[in-house]
Amino acid sequence: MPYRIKEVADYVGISVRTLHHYDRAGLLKPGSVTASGYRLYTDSELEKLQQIMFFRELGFGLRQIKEILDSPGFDRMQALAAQKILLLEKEKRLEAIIGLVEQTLDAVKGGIAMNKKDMFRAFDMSEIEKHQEHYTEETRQKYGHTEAYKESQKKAASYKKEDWAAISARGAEIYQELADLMVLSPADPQVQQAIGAWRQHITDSYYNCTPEIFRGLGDLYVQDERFTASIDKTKPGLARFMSEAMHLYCDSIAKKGR
Amino acid sequence: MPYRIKEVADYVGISVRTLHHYDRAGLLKPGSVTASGYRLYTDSELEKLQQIMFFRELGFGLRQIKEILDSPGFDRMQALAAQKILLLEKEKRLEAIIGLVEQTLDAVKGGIAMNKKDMFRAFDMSEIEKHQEHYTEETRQKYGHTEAYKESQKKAASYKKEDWAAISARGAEIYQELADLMVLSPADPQVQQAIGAWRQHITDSYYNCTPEIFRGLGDLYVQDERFTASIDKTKPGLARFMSEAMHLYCDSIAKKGR
DNA sequence: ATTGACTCTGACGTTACGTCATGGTTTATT
DNA sequence: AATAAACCATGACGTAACGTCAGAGTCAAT
Repeated sequence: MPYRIKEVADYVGISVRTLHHYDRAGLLKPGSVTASGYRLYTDSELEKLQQIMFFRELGFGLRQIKEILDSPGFDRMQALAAQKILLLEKEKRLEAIIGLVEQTLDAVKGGIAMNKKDMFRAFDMSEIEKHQEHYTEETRQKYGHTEAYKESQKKAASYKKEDWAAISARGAEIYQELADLMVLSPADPQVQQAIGAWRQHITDSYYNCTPEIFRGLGDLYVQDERFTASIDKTKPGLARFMSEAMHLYCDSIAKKGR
Repeated sequence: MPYRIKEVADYVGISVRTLHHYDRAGLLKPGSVTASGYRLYTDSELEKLQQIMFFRELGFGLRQIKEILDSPGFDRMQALAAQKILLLEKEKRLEAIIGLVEQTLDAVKGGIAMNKKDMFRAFDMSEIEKHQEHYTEETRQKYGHTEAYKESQKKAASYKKEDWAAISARGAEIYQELADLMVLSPADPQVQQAIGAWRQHITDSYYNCTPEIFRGLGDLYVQDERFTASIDKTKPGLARFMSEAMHLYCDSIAKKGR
């Protein structure tokens, strides 16, 4: 079941040296080591290695990748979603460059000079870098920000790997449900019920989410662009929609309480 | 009209240091230098810089790029065509990786494990590297190989830039014509006529292509994989088709001569 | 018992720049 | 005309992500 280093290297298409390097960098340590010092990798490490490959493909530095993967709230699904967006962004750039080559070919064929302004625009990376920065900053700042999040961090530390998958899957489920309900008013009973499920999910998975905290969280969704961007990935405008719905939800709880 | 180094850097989106680096590496020297040592670049250098950017985008090393650009028979049109092919190859790879991300996302969502064989296949670069190697090797070996080619090299040195464009355009034209005729037999009069045009083109543009040399060239097309690959870029199988047609062509000339 | 394929840990090399440091040059402004 | 602000030049060292030995131990099979 455990693979030796060359098996992994051949399998993945990288060098043994690279795995040594990742080990020393703390990016990917072998699952175990034999008495004689041989590194042994398991499927779990292969999975992590795949994540690393995705990030590397996107031009992330090993340092950054380590930081992201080591982040306590690292969510594989969310990472994959972000990676997909970034890869599509990269494809867009590539296509622009291909278009530029074709344009240049035509210009050379026709013996005419190209418009200097267009000659290099396609090489621009700022769009991709923006997305990269966004994602890194998001995972970096996601935790240790508010009181509630500190609490969540502690609770989160106790979860096993399998739990995380279930939790984030449930989260994505609710996001999607709410995204589908965006055609309705935030006050609509269906929406309010989904919001209730959202609060329950937070309480179950992270921390006791009181109405006060929940209201503050709603504010955060529109005030902190990191949250806005993250939530709007499911569907643009979802963050604002949820924020309003959460406020109405808290209002109605307050009313009932009196 | 001439640009100073920072103007170029800002325009292209690279650093001044990079231009310094390219200068020292002999990859891109400024068109002129002021008395005080300031580098001055003109549109011609911008054009070359664009070529460099294309190659760099494709993962070519600076050494390799220099070798290609300095090659006596460097043909911008051909280079652009090759670059386009390589970029499309790169896009194919990217799309495979995007597909992999989606597949992985589904697997994580469904809570199932992925097929290990598929987990890394998309990262494979060998296809791209093959193309890269091919192109470099092609430009490297294209000249100075056979007697005829040595002759061609001399003749070619006298051409002006504009001539080159016309020559390779005419070459591409004949290739395309022959590719379209591949449904016919190599012995078909139409094919034989196109082959005659091809020999004429070589004689006009490069060297006096005797039937003997022409026959040898036909052999080269299938024996030397660099030629095969180069020709088959227009259409797979074209090299073999041309080789056969060229032999028949030379046979019929020999018969006539008697 | 030995061969061949693998593994380990250094340690230096490489590519394509980044990042100062130091000092001269141009251009704009006063 | 002086002076600041922006620009340029040449070293020279730093860095990221490995590549490439070297020297020595390990393992599986013959």
